[in-house]
Amino acid sequence: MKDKQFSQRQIEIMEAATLRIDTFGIQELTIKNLSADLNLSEAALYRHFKSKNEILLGLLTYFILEMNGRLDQITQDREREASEQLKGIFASQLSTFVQKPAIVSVIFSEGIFQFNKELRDKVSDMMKLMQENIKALVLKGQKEGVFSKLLGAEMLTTIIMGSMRMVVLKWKLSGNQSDLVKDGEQILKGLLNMMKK
Amino acid sequence: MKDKQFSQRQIEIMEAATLRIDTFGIQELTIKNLSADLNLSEAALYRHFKSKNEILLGLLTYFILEMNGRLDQITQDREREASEQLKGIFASQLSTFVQKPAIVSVIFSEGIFQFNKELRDKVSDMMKLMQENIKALVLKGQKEGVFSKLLGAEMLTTIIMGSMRMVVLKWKLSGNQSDLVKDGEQILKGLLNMMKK
DNA sequence: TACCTTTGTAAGTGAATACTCACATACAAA
DNA sequence: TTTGTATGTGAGTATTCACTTACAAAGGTA
Repeated sequence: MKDKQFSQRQIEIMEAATLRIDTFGIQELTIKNLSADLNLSEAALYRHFKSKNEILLGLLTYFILEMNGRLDQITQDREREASEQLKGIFASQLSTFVQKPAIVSVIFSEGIFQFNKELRDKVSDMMKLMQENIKALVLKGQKEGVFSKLLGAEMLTTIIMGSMRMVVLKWKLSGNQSDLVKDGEQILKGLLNMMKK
Repeated sequence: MKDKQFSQRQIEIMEAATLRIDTFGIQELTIKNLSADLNLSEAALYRHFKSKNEILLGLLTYFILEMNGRLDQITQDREREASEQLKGIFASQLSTFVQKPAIVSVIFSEGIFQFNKELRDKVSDMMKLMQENIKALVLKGQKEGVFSKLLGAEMLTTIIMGSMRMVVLKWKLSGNQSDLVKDGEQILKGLLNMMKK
């Protein structure tokens, strides 16, 4: 991964963009609105990002970097049991979503970026990253004899990721009113129970 | 539900819109493009729909109506075992997706409609409809003693729906190359195994 | 014939979009 | 003092958007 370095101004801009997406939705993220939020001219934004897409791309890059760090920290602790690590991953991921709902709007808007290969790939990469981490833990759990081998790791991963995405979707549809972290915890606990050997 | 009646022209327009969304993404669904697809003037579209939103709304209404019919036929056969009915529902739903892949792009783009209340509600209604049907079957299975009561029906429903959505998402990401019906069947079979009492 | 309804079109509208351009200002290094 | 650079701006650009208006042809019905 490239060692992206963001200037202070760039970070300010990305934060304003995040706030705007949180508050009004991604369709309200326009150069005009964003520059007004920052008390800047529209042209000024182009001193810091060469396009609007670059702003969104920066946002995603920023999030992926941070997510990577969180995931690594959890998966590298090889002493912990696989199920505990899975719980850790989702607790960490879901509470990040609660703190920064904007990123969810971006991740779940893949359709919007259908036309932009860079953005689409970025989102797709993020999903793959998460998927690989989970699959590795499922395999580990099966090897340790904690998870049943009745279902293949691939299939279990699909079920786990699908269930978690569903919880996030429900949270979004509730207008971020439901308790995402708690709901996710419960579903995962249920899943792990079903997967027990 | 309102007894919507669509004219032949309206159906043609909705089908062209569906095809366009599937092929190029929703951002390429513009009045200009759509009318060109149909070899009509832009103004002509307004003879049949009073706004662009009405076209999308019509599309969803049309699909929901058809889906409702399919679901009812399966759920009304009370003799069948719950797990068989669940299999029936997904076999029916997924093979509809394979036959009309375009509709998937529309109903799976809930993020896209976040800015329009009517459209968002329509998609949300459709999900609720599916959810209620599944939950009823899960409850039935639990009552009949076929499914474990270890997890609540609500939670199991979330898991089932999430898993199936994930299978569809993977199918889409594969460029509709994977065998959606078969993959869905296998996942559901796995889930039902885990749910067995 | 006369009239109505349906379905169409050519030619617009204002508003919004991302982005550019020539030019200004502040400040620091040589 | 001179020069370079980073950061800003006002006033544009071209293009796209959903939608409207005025008018006409076709076909049925009186």
